[in-house]
Parts: sequence; structure tokens; C-alpha cells
Amino acid sequence: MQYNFKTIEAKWQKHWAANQTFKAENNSTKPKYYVLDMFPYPSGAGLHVGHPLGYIASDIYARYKRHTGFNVLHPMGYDSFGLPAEQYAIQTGQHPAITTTHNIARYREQLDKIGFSFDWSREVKTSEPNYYKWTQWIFGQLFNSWYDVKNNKAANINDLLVLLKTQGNIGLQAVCDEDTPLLTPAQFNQLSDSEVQQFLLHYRMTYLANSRVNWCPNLGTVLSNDEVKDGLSERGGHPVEQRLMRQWSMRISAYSERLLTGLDNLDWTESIKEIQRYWIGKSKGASLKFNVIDAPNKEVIEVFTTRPDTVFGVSFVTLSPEHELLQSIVPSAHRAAVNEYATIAKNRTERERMTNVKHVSGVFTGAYVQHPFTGQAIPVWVGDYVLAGYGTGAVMAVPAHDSRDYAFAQHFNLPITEVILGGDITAEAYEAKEGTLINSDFLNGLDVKKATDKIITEIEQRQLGKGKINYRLRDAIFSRQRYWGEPIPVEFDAQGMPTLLPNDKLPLVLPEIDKYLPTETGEPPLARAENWNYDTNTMPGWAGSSWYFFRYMDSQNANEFASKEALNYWKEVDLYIGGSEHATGHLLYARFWTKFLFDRGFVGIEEPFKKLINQGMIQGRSNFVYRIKNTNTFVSYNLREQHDITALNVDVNIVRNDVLDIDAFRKWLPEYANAEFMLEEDKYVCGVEVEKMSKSKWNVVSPDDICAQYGADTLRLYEMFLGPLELAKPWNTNGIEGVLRFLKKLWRLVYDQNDLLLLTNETPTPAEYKALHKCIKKVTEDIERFSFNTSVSSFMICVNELNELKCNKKEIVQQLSILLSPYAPHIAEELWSVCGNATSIATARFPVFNESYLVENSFAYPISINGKMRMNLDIALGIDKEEIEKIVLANADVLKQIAGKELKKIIVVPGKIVNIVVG
RNA sequence: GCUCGGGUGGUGGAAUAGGUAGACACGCAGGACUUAAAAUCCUGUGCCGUAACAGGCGUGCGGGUUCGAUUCCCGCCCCGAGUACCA
Repeated sequence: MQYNFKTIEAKWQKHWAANQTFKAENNSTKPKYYVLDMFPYPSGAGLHVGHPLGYIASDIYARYKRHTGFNVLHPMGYDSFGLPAEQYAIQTGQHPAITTTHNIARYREQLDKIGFSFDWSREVKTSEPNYYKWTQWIFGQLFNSWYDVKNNKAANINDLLVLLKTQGNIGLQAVCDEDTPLLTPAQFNQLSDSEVQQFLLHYRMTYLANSRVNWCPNLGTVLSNDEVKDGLSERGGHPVEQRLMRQWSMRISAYSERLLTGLDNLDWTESIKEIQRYWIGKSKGASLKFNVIDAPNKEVIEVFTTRPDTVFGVSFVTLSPEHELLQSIVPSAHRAAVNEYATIAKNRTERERMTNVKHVSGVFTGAYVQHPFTGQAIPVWVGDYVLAGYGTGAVMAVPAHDSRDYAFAQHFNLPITEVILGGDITAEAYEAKEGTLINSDFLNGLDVKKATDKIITEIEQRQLGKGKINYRLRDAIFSRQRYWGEPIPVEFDAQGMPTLLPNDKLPLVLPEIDKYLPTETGEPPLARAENWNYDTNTMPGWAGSSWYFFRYMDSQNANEFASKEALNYWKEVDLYIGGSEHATGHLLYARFWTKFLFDRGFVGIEEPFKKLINQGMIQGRSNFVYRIKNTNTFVSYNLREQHDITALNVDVNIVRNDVLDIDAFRKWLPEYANAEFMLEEDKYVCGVEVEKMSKSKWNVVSPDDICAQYGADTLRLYEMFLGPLELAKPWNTNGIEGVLRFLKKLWRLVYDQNDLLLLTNETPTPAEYKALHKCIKKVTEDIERFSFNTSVSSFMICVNELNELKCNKKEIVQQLSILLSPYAPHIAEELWSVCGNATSIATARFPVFNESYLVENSFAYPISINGKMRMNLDIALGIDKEEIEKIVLANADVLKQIAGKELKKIIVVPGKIVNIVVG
């Protein structure tokens, strides 16, 4: 009998489940280790072979850590609220909860087949009330908090209330909305209850405000910045436009600096850190005020600039089309033109705006401002290249030293004044931050650095503005006009002021509704629910996933989101594996919420994910057949150019090593039942292309099929064998046979063809020990640096060598089983048990490398001549350079090689190489 | 445009501290076993060259440092990802 993976894998999966082999303990004397996979959304399509890549890697590491004496937390669950289930509900009327339950069951079934060591007793689902109760609770904590700049942390809103009552908010160091009114304590104390509530919204960590949002009409909801890609919704690819709406937002911008500096101590790939840094977008500069000339109400335009040193080069000021001063400062003669321009610019979709970036447009407002240093009159323009959402929505235009201002000035024939030497401003803007200042009054002759320092000092002394740091990170819109999400636990009073639902009323359970669509009046779906007196918005997808890693620590706790003891024991995630697509969404929001919970004393750590690895995406590998036009005849790949053909995607599951299974093809689709073929060398060869893995391209490979055909252990090994974890690579089933062959060879060390047990208790030979310990050394090093692909090679080498040695010593097999167990746990358990062990291999001590088995007394030195390897010479180790040199130069073959040439130099690196330099 | 990855045989990839380039596997070719196929096993396989050796070339391209470079430095080309009027 042969290696029967089906029986073995089913047997051990059942055994692990029945014995709760991988249950993690919250009380343990062992050191803890927390290995986490990114939260999956259970989609209707199920898992394809690309999804488990990261799960396999994390499972290998989790199993390895158990072997080395750690108490390992390795949980799994589902981010089960979301758009697809709701879109499906809209189409079919089926409740999203039913769809979700069904999809989760399917995921679970697929995951179970791969043999992961998850602790399923801790499973969580974000759409279940006992989970989202705590998501709502965290929302409440954010609502009841403000950001205290003085102590640089979030604090209880009641502390703020005391400060406002006693000191007002003039000079108060707190993060708040730009338009927060300034009040003395007396003024504040005169506010009505409702006005106090309105006022506090300027400070709450989650707040209601009229914000400019990304509105997606097709999805009927707003989206956050990270949910919009290229001006289209990330889910579904629908157009997005800008709208002003009253929405819940999260004051993540309060954490900009901490989110930025926190990155420095994280063991993440530099690329993800860079993406986050870029997204946070810190820039240093100054704000500067320009007084409007003849202003009706003494209006002042404030700009933000990173180049205050170029202030003497300002030749105009540009406002964004949304700028509020456009209403008041534009003289009547210009009003119509300005309004027309602003209206058109504002109503463009994000996508239109982005595709028109190169196109310069704008209008002169008719207004002028006074240059703060020269007193000159400077024209004010409106232009769509200025964004309302960044800085102050207004720029001081210095065309000589900014390419956008330059393009604008060229287009409208505005003056360009050079103030820094170094470029050729007749050709293009000189943007480099180096050179000497000219045409700049008291800055003349200084370099950029000195001029910047000096001008900021001047600006602050003359009270024209101040040095300022600006962040690109915007507050995150938190309301979604959708059904399938966490209800926001808030009621409104008659004035529209929000009141938080008390904790003892949580969870606020999602109500039943008749249809999953907005109401006729355009209100969100929740407005359809009877007696629903709460907010009709729901939370975004990122709410539940921003804290789930804490819930796993104590997932069944009914009184707290997790107990202090559990939080204290598990602390943070030690290893987090997932895709880089979460760089600006999940990974940023989860850090934000963790820092917030830390500030408020609910958790003891400030960064949730100590080490992060991004697995590369697995792309699809499509196969093609070539049909001669208007026929049912298919030509093989290399004959296709002789015919007029159409390339058609063919199901990759009926293609093997790019050769089509013709019978299967005829049975595949009815129209191919009578297909004719033109073969090459009796085979039909298919074409190949790398594309995204998707149903429509017929290139989806399911892990279930692979498990059925080759086994889970083979799948696990093969996914790792494919290449480095972080690299994107196309899935290609070609080659999987090699891995299965390896497992069969391993099996044959233990059983012969007649299924007779070959194991002996004899002491292994030095050669056998050597093969094993070479492998122990390599695999241990590989796991520690997450190089799983190279481990698989080492296993193959080891088994090849043991095969050659005809080794069937129990001691060797036993050790090798543990070594292999993280990668191929089923066969490892089986062999371990065959060796006579009654307990699971899961916590068996990982083999320790013993150098003495690898000690050699000679080494085959590569002998190079002028850097080219010519031969190997076996020379004893442990002798000195001079002696090696003598041996080499006495060798007849060496002498032959260098005959007739002058020996210039000989380099000997003991144990490595000899290089002879001749001339 | 900017930022970050990456370019090695027919293919996936290896080379961890500058020291034998191509480990391991697929594929391919030849052979053994078999009536046959599958499975299994053995041999070969970077390219040019040769009967076989010898020899030459070779890690995207061009230069440099070095006894020695896939690895370090400079300049380019190509592919992928992120981002995009952020003042």
C-alpha cells in the first residue's frame, strides 16, 4: 500500500478537533506568542488557492512556536459585515445574515481541510450582537473622549467640560474642528444644554459634522478615502463624487504624529511603513495671512506654504473653488463668472477631476490682497488645482519655484519672479530646496535653509502667521448609509443633538426591515425599521476589524471586551500576516483605535502588531485554446499562427502541464462536444497568460480540489515551495507532483511496497545523523527568517539522502517528523504515532542542531585562476594558509593550468576558496 | 511625476557575511520494469562549441571598486505595486 493522504489527513483533523489540541490557555507558565492572520471577509466565491498562502505561513510559524515551548494563540474568525452580502440581499431579497452564515460555513469547511492549527473556541464574527456590542461600546468611549494636546493623549470628555466651564477654550490645548468658536468661561456657561452638546461635538473623538464626503450614488453610501481608488469605489468600481453631508467622523488626525513616529519601532516591511508615512503626509511650513484690499469685512486669506522662503516671489494667490471667502470678497462685476466656474468645478466627480489634472483652469476673482512684506497688491484667483481639503484651501502662488503655479501663471500670463538662483525659470519652475535668495529684501544672499528659518521668525514676530506642521491624513468618515453593519448606538433629541445609548442598553441590535434599499425620501435602509429612534446610519467595514485582535484574547467574555488578565497576558500580536492592500485602511485604523484604547487605559499596549509580513498576491495563470474562426476546430499553440483564430479561456482544471485533456474538454461545455483538434506531436498545447484569478477567466483553482487530488500536506508544502512568501507569483499547478513525490519517498523510509513497517531501533550511522542535522540547521534558520520555500528544498534533500543511505532508523524518522510537522502536520503526526508516541506531535520538542555531526576533516577547495573556478582540490581542514598554498602549488593539475605564466599572487581563504592570480 | 519592490536556464526558484552561479523541483530527452499504460527507478539537461574532451560566453544594459561581484558603488533600460495638482 502507498502513502494514503486521504485517510491520514481525515484521521488527524478529526483527532485534533476532538482533543482541542490547539486550544490556547489564558493561564500558562509558558511564554506567550500571538500569531494572527488578517481577518477574512467570507465572500460567496469561497477560498481560492491564493487565499491560504498567508494562513499556511502563519500556521507553520505557530506550530513551530508550540514545538519550541510557547503558549501560542492562533485564532481565526470572520469580518462578516459588508457590502457584497447586502448587494446580494438587494438583488434576491435574502437576508444578508443568511448569506453570511452560509458563506462562513463554506469557508470553515475549506479551512478545515487544510489542517490549520486554529483555536476555534475563540472564533469571532463581527456581525454577531455579542461581538458588535463591544464595537458599539468602543464607539461610545470615543464619543465620550477628546484629545488633550497638553498631555498628548485622549481623555474623558468630562475633564474637558470642567476646563470649559472654568477657563473657556481660548488658549485651550485640544484637538478640535477648524471652525470651533472661541468662548470665555462666562460665554460657555450661558450656553443651553443643546448648545453645549453642539459645542462638544467640536472636540469629541467621534463627532457629527458637515463634512465633504466621497458619495457613491450606485452604492448609495459614503466611502472613506481608503475605500476610493482612482476616483472609483474600491468595491464594485462605481463613480464617486464630493458632497457635503452631516456625518459621523473619527478624529484620527489627532493621532497623526503618533501614528507616524510609532512606525519607527515596528518590525514591518519598509514599503508598508512608507505607504503609511505617505498617507499621513507630514509637511513643515508656515501659515501666512494676506489682507484683502478694500474688503467689506476686513477679510483675511490664510495660506499654508512649505516654502515660506519664497514669499517674495508671490505673484498671485489662488483659492479652491469651495473656499468660503469666495462669497464675500468677489466684487459684483466678477461674481457671475466666479460662481459659474466654482459650480462647475465643485460638481465634477473625483474621477473627472483626476483625469483632468494636466488641464489648467481658473478665473480671476477681481479681488486683491496685500503682500504682507512688500505691501504690493496681489491678484486673487480661483483654480481647481487648489484642494479645499488640504491646508487652508488657499495657496500663495510662487510660479518661479512651484510647477503647478508655474503652469497656471504661463496659462494666464501672470508674472514669474525668480527668488532663488539655481534654475532656468524661462523653461520650468525651479523647485529644488537649494540655492541663494535674490529679489527678496532682507533674505537676499541667504541659502534656502537659513532663509526659511529667518522668514518664519519674521512672520511670527510681525504676527502675520506662524510656523506650522500640516498633515494630509484626514479624519475618517464613519457613517455608512447601509443596512449590513453595526448600528450606531445614538438617539437624537428635538434639536438633532446626539445622545449616546447607555452601556446597559447595548447591544443595539440591527432591526429587521422589509427591503434593503434606501427609503423613497432617500434615507438609509434603517429608516424603514419600525420604532427605530436611533441613528439610521451604520458603521463602516473597518469598525469591527479595528479591534478584533483583542477580542480573540477573551472572545466569550460577556462583561468586558476582554478581561484585564487576558489583555495583560497576550498584550499585542507578535506576528501578523496579511496582504499589503490594507496598508492605508485596516492597518492604520487598528493602530488608531489601539492608541485610543491605550490612552483611556483599556489596554496596555500602544501598537497592536509588532511584526508584520505581507504575503505576495497569488495571481491566476490562464490557459487558452485557439479556435479557427467560424469552425469547431481547435489548433494547438504552436500552430495557431497558420490560422485565423480566436483565443478562448479554457478551464485550467482540465489542463495539465499546459496540455489539454481533450476528453475532458469535450465534456466541459456542450458546444465543444464535437470539437476537432489539430495537434502537435499528438498533444494539444495550450497558451498561457498571467491574469487576476477570477471565475470569468476560468483560472480559479480551489484548495478543495488540490486537497482531494494531492492532499493538504502537499498543498501546504507546494504553496510554500512556490517561492518567497512576500513575492507576488502566479499559481501554477505544474510542479505540485514533485512535492507529492517527496512525501511518498518519505513514506517509503517507513513502509515498504507491501505496507510492511521498516522501522528499526538501531543506532543511526554518522552519515544518517549528518543528513538529519544538516536539515535541522537549515530548517531552523529558515523558519526564523520566514524563508519557508527553502525549507521545503532542505526536506527534499534530506529525504533523498536518507533514501540513498537506505535509512529506516526510528530515531531519525522521529526527529525528521517533528522538523516537518509545521509544514506537513498530518503525515508528521502519522509517522510520529507509528514511531510509538501516544501524545500529539504538536508540542514535541523541536530538534536541536548538533554541530558535531557536521564536522568534516577535509574540504574540496575550489581552485580559481584569475577568479575563474578551474577545479576542486581536497585539502585537510585546520591547516594554515601557507601549507594550503604549498599543497595547491605542488599539484600537477594546477601547475599545468598556470604553466608558462607568471605567478603574481595567491589568495587563500581557509575553508572557502583559493584564487591564483597569474599574468 | 514621485515612492517602494523586482529583473538569474524552457519554467518556479536557490546562493543567509564579496568567495564553486543555477541548489531543490517542474518540464524535456534517453533508458529500466510492463503485453501496454499508470506508478516507480536510473541517466542527462544554462548557452555556444566538441565524436568526446578542451575552450569560450553567461545573473536586464553600460561603467567602476576588488585577487574575486547575482551580491558593493555610479549611470541607464524594462516590469510590478502604491500614490497622485497635498502648496
